[in-house]
Amino acid sequence: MIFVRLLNKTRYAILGVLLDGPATGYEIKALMGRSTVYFWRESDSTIYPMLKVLAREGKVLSEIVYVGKKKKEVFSITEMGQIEFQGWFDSPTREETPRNEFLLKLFFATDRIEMVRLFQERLEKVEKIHTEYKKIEERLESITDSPRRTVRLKALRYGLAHLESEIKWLNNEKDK
Amino acid sequence: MIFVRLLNKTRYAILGVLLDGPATGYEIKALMGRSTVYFWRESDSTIYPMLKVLAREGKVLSEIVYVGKKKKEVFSITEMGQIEFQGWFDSPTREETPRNEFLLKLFFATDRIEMVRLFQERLEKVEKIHTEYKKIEERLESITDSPRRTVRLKALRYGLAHLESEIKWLNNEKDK
DNA sequence: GTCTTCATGTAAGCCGTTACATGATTAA
DNA sequence: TTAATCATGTAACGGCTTACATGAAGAC
Repeated sequence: MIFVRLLNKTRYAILGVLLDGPATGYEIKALMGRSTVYFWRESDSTIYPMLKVLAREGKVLSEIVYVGKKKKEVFSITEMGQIEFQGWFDSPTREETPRNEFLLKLFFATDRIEMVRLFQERLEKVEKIHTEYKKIEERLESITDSPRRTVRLKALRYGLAHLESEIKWLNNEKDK
Repeated sequence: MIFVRLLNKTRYAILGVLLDGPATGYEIKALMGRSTVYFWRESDSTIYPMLKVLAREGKVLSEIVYVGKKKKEVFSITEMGQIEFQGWFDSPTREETPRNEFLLKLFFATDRIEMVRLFQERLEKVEKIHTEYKKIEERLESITDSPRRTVRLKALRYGLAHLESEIKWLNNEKDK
């Protein structure tokens, strides 16, 4: 019985971040925490072990750097790593298993009152995220030197368009 | 070290289905496969073991029924089961860990060509789902007797509004 | 001095998917 | 008679989260 699954995509998220330059595990974690976290969340403890695995596989290089007495392990992507990243990037995107608890509850709602309560709860959540996105947009707009600026802004606006359409729909329903 | 996690929501999906009446594991599976599957997918093998667990816990009652020589196990929800369901339904909805591979790729795109390819791929997928939804809508509209008809239609149209907004956005971007 | 941030992990254990298994009935 | 559908599961194993651990440097 052989399982060749490799569903774990943490590696691609890490390799993708390293495309922009060498970083420590901590820096990768921090970057994800303020950028990909809304559409791609990694748990705290996934980054470091995966970096070790990637190093063993030759997809990243590890270098120990001392800042004063403080030891850091800085990782950089290798050619092999770039090839693996590109292989993933170019392959068809597999959908995640859908698991939307809000819609599941909506499906089981029995009357308009329950529905409106669900809409209200959802609206509050979505508006919070929208506010966050707007802040990120401002930050991104003020940057002029990054080569990824345009594409990241586009990705962000894709998310914003979504959220705004949802907010409009929910507000409309709520007041009906 | 005590873990009180109970993140597994399969039980609520099952209890929710049983609210509409008794069913076998197979029927629950089939119903989910043609209704919740777009926003809540259960793997093949989750239903039966969970029904056994729920029976042990007294949340459902099991009854063996013979149809000719064929044996079936029909489950119905108990009062305890209804209380558990309601407890979940009324509690705040916890967001799933975001894992959107399409957005992750978009985040790592380097130029407009890559972006447009991703948009195109996404568009094809979303249009397929939209077609499916439209079929379900037709089916639902033709039913007049179900007490859940109105609420299920609303849930569906929430999804449709989403998809249509996304399709519009993607088409717009593609042609820019 | 103490709190926050930097920096890096391990272990336990639930979660979920895939592969594999079995057998009856019914439609073509 | 063969394929599809009904009907019900088990086993293996990778995936992922949460809790727990450690220690230095810098800010206040």
